[in-house]
Amino acid sequence: MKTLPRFFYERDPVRVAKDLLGKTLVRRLDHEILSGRIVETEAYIENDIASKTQARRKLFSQLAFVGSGRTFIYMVHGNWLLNIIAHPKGSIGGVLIRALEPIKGIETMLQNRNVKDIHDLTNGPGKLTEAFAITKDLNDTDVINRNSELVINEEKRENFEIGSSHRIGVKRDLPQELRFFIKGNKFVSKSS
DNA sequence: AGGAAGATCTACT
DNA sequence: GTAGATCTTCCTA
Repeated sequence: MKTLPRFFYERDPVRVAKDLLGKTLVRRLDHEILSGRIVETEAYIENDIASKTQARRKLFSQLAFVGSGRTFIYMVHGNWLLNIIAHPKGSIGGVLIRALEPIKGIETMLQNRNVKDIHDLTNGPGKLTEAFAITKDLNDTDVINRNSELVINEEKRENFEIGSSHRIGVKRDLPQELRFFIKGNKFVSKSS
């Protein structure tokens, strides 16, 4: 199992958001491995800075100073949101992981989430962080380093169609569609 | 002190 | 399916 190379993340966030679909997010716990297939992402790009509130703007501008291929985790409405920093050098941008398809450690995820339905485990940005026990502690984790507690593995090319839409919940979204998901996948977050 | 935030849960028409 | 309460952090006053 191989992690993606650094240069994979040093590209246009939109490209990275699309290319992350089908890859595997792996969480290493003390006695267990949790993993899931990425089925939904959103790109956040340099132009977002202009449309963000003061608070968001400040938070987001950090992306410029953090290296690509690292996590950027922040709290919204009581939920931790997992982003992967991704942008060409000198630019700003990141990819929000919005939904996963559970692969390994499902029992533990069910416990973490306190639900019974597998489809309710990781089909939302706040849900998957809870299932994977991801908190601020994992902020600035290098997902390229295979020793990290959180990594993203490359998978062999699959055949699936990529759907797109406007981003969810964004007050003043940009004109272009920046949300991407695997068409027909049951673990994509509900609203579309 | 107060409000707002790229969400989720619950309890209903 | 939809509305309303509630989640925790960080910002502005």
